Amino acid sequence: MLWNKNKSIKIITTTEELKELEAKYLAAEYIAFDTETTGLGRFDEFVGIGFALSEDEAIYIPYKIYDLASKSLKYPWTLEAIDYIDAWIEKQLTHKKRLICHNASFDCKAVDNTLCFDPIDYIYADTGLLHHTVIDEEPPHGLKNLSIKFLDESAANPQEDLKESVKVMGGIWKAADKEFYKGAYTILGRYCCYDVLYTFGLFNRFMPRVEEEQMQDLWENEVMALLPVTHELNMTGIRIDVEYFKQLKEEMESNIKNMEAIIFSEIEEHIVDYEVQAVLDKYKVSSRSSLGKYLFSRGYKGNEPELVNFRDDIIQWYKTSKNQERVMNLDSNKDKAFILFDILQLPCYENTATGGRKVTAAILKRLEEEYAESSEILKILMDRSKEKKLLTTYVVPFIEKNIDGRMYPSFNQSGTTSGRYSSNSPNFQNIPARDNRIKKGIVSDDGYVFVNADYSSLEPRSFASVSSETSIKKVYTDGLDFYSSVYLTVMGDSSLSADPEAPNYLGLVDKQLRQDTKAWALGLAYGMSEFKLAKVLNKDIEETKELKDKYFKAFPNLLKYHKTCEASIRTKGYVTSIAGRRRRAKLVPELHRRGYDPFDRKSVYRAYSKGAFNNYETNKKLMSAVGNEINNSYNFGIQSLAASVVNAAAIKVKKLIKDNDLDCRLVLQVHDELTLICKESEADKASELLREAMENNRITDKIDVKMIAQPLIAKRLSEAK
DNA sequence: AGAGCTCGCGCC
DNA sequence: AAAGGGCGCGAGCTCT
Repeated sequence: MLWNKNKSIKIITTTEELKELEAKYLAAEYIAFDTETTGLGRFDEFVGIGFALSEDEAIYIPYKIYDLASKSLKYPWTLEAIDYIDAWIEKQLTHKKRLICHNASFDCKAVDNTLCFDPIDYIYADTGLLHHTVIDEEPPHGLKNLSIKFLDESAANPQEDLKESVKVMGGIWKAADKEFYKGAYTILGRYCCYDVLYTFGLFNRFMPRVEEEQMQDLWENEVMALLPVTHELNMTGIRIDVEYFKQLKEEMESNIKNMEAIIFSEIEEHIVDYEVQAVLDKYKVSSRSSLGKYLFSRGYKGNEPELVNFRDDIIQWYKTSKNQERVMNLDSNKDKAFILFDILQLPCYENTATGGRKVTAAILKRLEEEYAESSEILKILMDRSKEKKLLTTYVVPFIEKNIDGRMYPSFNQSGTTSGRYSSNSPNFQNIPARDNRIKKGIVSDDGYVFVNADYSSLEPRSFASVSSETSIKKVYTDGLDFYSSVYLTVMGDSSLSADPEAPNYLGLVDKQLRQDTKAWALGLAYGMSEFKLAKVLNKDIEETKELKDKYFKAFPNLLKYHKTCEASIRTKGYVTSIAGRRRRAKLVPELHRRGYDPFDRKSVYRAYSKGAFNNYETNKKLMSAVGNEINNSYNFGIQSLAASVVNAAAIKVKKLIKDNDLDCRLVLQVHDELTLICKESEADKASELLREAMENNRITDKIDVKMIAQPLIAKRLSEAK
């Protein structure tokens, strides 16, 4: 409990106490704050708020208190007191750009929901983003984890106390659902005070690193500049056509039902024994269970092995049982494997890591091609899975979780190692692109339209820049096709052209060859092995080895880039993108420090066999982890650069919208795509600004390959691409 | 029941 | 012997 010494925490009970502290808090160069809320949702309010002046001194203002008798939240204040407190909080949170917060978007949202002002522009530093940027890009970035790691081994204790209190008050405390606000206000307040103290503590540890590591530009101009964008994405939400989705739900359920009927009619006669066994697994055969009672009435003596004689009785019971449902579960890979390999007698080519018989779309596809007599059922199995996944991931949650016809996906700025956003609840970044049914139901508000633009070939263009290969950059100055050009350059083939307009264009002359090139044009740059390549191209390993050699001979600067990445993780322990973002490696630098060569398999094996890395169960796992780090280092400079391009575009477009006083907000980001919603009459202007921001910004200025984006205007997301 | 895992698959 | 990268999520499954 060392860290806890000399900490001053105070639960405010009178406005006089606040009055006394006002000047002191206003005078502070930085203050940390944290809210305790009724939940994690878009419209949840805070029940209390904590402030810290330093990592030693904090206060908590209980704003509302959970009353056990009435099971509701109540103000412990007079109306005058509430006015005073509201004003006090607003003064502190909008005084200067000096606020420190852990996951600021969340707390600013709670403040806005409760007090109708949003302090996001006053955030000086977000300690979660600080950790992600200057300490370690790998999660967890949560306050509790970081506090334990960097400040106080007992940082989990205040939460343990709170947990007890919440339970005593009859509140829920589960992994994904914790009713913090039901805890006694003194305990909740103490917990909150510790959180703000920890936040300040992390700030004190992390902030100096920005300068020490010379990451000011990335920190100020990308990470913190992006925070208001993140917040706007999280606050705005997006309208959905609920009636459309209700109809789609009916349609999909009917589709699924029909597909299942066909599948079961094909296999019905073969699954009886399987289902009997499943019934026995699922329902107990005891003298008191209904299955047991039935079987005993049919003469069963209670000896397990003789159950086999009661096969028909079990079927009979099951057919008349109230619980009757299909035991064969088409969502289960185990059951799917049973259908494919036991009933249909198809060959099993591959196993899962845990020894199960692997069933994937690719395997189904291969079997479909090779076994015509089973092709119908295989196709239906695939289609059913897709339909079910879409139904349960989007359609049902859209219907059940929309708030007044809107969804509020959450965007996480520290969700990836590369600086991309991640999205969840639900994930708006993996809505099907080809099957347009989901996007069709995502609509703009009345009088507003979507303005949507994605980059043309963002990642290949980033790759072209990072590779320093003139032949690849040429693709984007001469309007060539990327894959055709890579193929022809690697093969040294000058008889064909990469120009889509030319009569001897590769994509025209040999479409398949161009298609195959997609498998390796970027893959090899990201460290793909000959082995994997042989597998995807269905070629022998010698042939793919030759291809790989040719590839790096044709692109010597790319090879140099790989060598630079390797040297960087070996000696510095990280790679850096053009935008200044870092990805740290752990194993490679450690091997190097201990005198092993991380790029020599034998040397890594020696390290393993000497017991230096016995936290890895096998040498294979160690090798795989080292290989992963190396490949990550190749990929990072490209993917992360692309991420920074989009981040810079989002920052710039938000500024342009403000400067031009448009009624327009950012609603979605999907890695190479930005979506605005704007007043219909201003859509042309917004398009112009979006294009400008995407094509010319802080990061594109640093790249010698032109970036292209073409905005589209539409009322439904499906029409905006 | 709940937590945490694997698997498979959607997007970039 | 065998490693392209970055995600989130639903469902099954296993352990508790």
